[in-house]
Amino acid sequence: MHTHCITIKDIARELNLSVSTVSRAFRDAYDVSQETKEKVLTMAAQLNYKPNFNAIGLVKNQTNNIAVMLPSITNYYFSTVITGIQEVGYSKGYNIIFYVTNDSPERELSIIRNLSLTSIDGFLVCTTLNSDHREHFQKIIDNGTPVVFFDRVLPGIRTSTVMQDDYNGALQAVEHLAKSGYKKIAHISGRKSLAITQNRTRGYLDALKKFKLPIREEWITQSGFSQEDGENDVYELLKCKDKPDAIFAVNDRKAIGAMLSLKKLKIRIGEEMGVIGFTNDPVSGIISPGLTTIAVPALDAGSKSCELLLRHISKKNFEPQELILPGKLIVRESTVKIRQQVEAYAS
Amino acid sequence: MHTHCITIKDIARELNLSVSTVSRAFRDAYDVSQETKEKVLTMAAQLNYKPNFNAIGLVKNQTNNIAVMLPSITNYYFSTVITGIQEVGYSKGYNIIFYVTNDSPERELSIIRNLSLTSIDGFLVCTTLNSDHREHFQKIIDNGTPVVFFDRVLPGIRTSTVMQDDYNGALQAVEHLAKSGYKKIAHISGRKSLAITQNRTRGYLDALKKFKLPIREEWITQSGFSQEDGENDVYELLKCKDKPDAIFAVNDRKAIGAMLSLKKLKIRIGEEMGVIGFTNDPVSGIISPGLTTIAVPALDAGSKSCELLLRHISKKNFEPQELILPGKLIVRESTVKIRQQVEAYAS
DNA sequence: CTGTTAGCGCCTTCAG
DNA sequence: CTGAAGGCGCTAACAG
Repeated sequence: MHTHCITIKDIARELNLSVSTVSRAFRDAYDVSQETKEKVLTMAAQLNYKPNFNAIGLVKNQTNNIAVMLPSITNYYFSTVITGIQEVGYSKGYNIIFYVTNDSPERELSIIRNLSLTSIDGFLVCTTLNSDHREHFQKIIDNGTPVVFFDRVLPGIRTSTVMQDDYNGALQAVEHLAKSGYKKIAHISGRKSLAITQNRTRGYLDALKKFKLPIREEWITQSGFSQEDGENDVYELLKCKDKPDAIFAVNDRKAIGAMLSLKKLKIRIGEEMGVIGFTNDPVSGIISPGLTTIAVPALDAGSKSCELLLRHISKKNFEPQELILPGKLIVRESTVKIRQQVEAYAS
Repeated sequence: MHTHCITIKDIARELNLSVSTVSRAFRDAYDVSQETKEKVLTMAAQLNYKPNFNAIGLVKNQTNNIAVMLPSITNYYFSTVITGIQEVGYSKGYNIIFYVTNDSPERELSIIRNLSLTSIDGFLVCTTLNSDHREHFQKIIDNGTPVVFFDRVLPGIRTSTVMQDDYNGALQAVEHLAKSGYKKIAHISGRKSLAITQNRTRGYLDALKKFKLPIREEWITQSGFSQEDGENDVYELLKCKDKPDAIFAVNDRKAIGAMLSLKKLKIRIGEEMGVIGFTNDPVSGIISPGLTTIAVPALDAGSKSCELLLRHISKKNFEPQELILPGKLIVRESTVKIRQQVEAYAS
C-alpha cells in the first residue's frame, strides 16, 4: 500500500549498528551508550522514521488502542465524555476507537463479537438501554482485556465503574423544587432497568419523604431518554385528575421535551409548572425560560474512566474502583414560581 | 497481557492441517476444498478464534484503521459527521480512530507528526481554523496514505474533498431574507481564510446584488465560529450609524449567540431584526423564536467522506473528487417580519 | 555496552 | 488441493 517505510534496519545499516541496538536506543533502555542513542535518534529524525505499531503490537501483544462503545455521540453528554476519554488517551499515547450502538442491543452484540480481543488493550463501555450481554462482557474480562463501565453500568461485573452521583443529584434537584414552593412534584424517568434511573428515582422519592410531600404512582412516568419521550410524558402526566405542579426530569433532553409540550399547551413554565432537568446540556441555558438543572461533570467522567482503564491495563491486578462524581445545582428560570420574577425573565 | 489467544496454529494442530491451509480457508482463497474450509470455519467458531490484526497488518502493510482529525466533537455538526463516518467505516470493517484539535494548530501539528504512517490506512481531516500545515498533509499523501478533506478544506492539495454547497446555501438564505422584506442585511461571518467562509460570503454578496440591496463593509463582521463570537458580533453591528435590520450568520451557533444578545437588548427578533443561520443544529428548533436556517446534510458529509476515502484506499490511483452537498432552507420564526405573526408564534 | 538469534501470528511464494 | 519455508518489523533473551 505505502511506499517503502523506513525501518530500524535502515537506521542500523546507515549507522553500522545492529537492529537490537537501534531498538534499544528508541526504547530508552538502560544499556545503551548516550552517544549511540543520540546518533540513532538524529538519524531517525533525518530519515523520518516512524515505528510500525503492528510489529510492536505483535511482539508485545498489545496495540495501544482503546475501544469505546456508547449509544450515540450526538448529544452533549456523550460527546463531552468521549472528548474527555480522547484527551487522556491521546496524552498517554493511546488511540481511541469508538463504536456507536444507537442503543440497539443487536448492534452491541455484533460489536462485541467482532471485537478482536487482540486488537485492543482495553474497553470502555456505556451499555445500550436493554443490554443483557453481561456474560459477553464478563468473557472479555476473563480473557484478560480490562473493561470499565461508565454512566450506564451493568451490575454484578467485577470491574471499575464511573457514574455521576445520581442519588444526591436527584435529591438536590427535588429539594430545590420543594424549597421553591412546589408541592406536587412529578418525575419523568428513564428505563428502569438502569442503575442511573433507579438512583435518580430513589433520590426523588427520598426528597419527597424528607419534605413530607405526596408520593403518587401516577406522577412517575417511565419511558426512554429522548426529547420526544419527554414531550409525550407530559401529556401522560396531565391526564391525572390531580395534576402535578412541577416536574423533575431524568435528564435535560426529556426536560426540554417537557417544556416544549408545556409551551404548546400554553402552560406557563415556572409559574404554573416548575421544571428541573439533569445534565446541564448547553441548550438549558439557551432555551427560554432557562432550564434549572443538575450539572454533571461529563468531561471528568470521560477522563476518569479512561484513567481507570489505563490503570487496569498497566497493573494486572488493579483493584476495581467505583467512582462517583458529584453534580451541582444550576438554578435558572424554569423553577421560579413567583409571578413577577417570571415576567422579568421572559423575553 | 492477555491470556493465550487462539491462533491458526491451534486450529491447524487440532485439524491435522498446515497453517497455510487454515490461512487460505479464512481468506476464501480459490485453492481450498469446500470440505476443508468448512472444517476450519467450524473449528474456529468452536475455539472462538479471533484473527490477530497486528499480524495481518504487519504482513499486508495495512491496518484497517482510519484516522479522523477534527476541531471538536461536541457540536451538532461534527458529532453528526463523525457518526456518519463511523457508520460506513464500521460496515466496511474499518476502525475509526479520532483526534480532536480544539482548533489549535499546534495540536494539529503534533497529531500529524505522531501519526505513524504505518498505523493507519487513510486520513479524514477537517483542519483547524488557522491551519498552515499544507505541506504536512501533502507529505502524508505523497507517502502513500490517502487523505480526504471535509468541511474545512485546504485549497491546492490534489485529493478528494467534501463540502456543503456553501455558496448556494448562503444565496438561498439571503434571498429568503430579501423576500421576507428585510432591506439592510448584515453578515456575521467566520475566519475568512477558509473556503467555507468565503463561499458563504460570496453567496451573501451575490444575493444582495441580485435584489439590489445595499452592500456595506461595516455590516460584515469577521470573527470565529462560536456562540460567543456571535454575541459579540451583534454589539459590533449595532454600533453602525445605519443599523441593519437582518443578520445572516455563517452558522447556527453564531446566529444563536446573536439572538441571545438581541434578547438581552430587548430587540425583537424577526420583527425588528431578522436572523438566519446555517447548519440546522437541533437547537434552532428548540430556541424561541425558532431560528430559520439552511439545513446541511451532516450525516451524509460523514458517510460520503468515508466512502471516498475507502475508494482511495482500495484503488491506488483513484481520481480525486470534489463532492458538494446541497443544503435546504428551513423557515422558522426568526425571519418573520410581520407583527401579528410574531405574536402568534411567541410563547 | 553491543551483536546474535529466535520468534510474535499471519501471508505468500514455491514445490509437490 | 496442500505443505514447507521465508519473511513482515520489532523485541527479548542470551552471549560476548
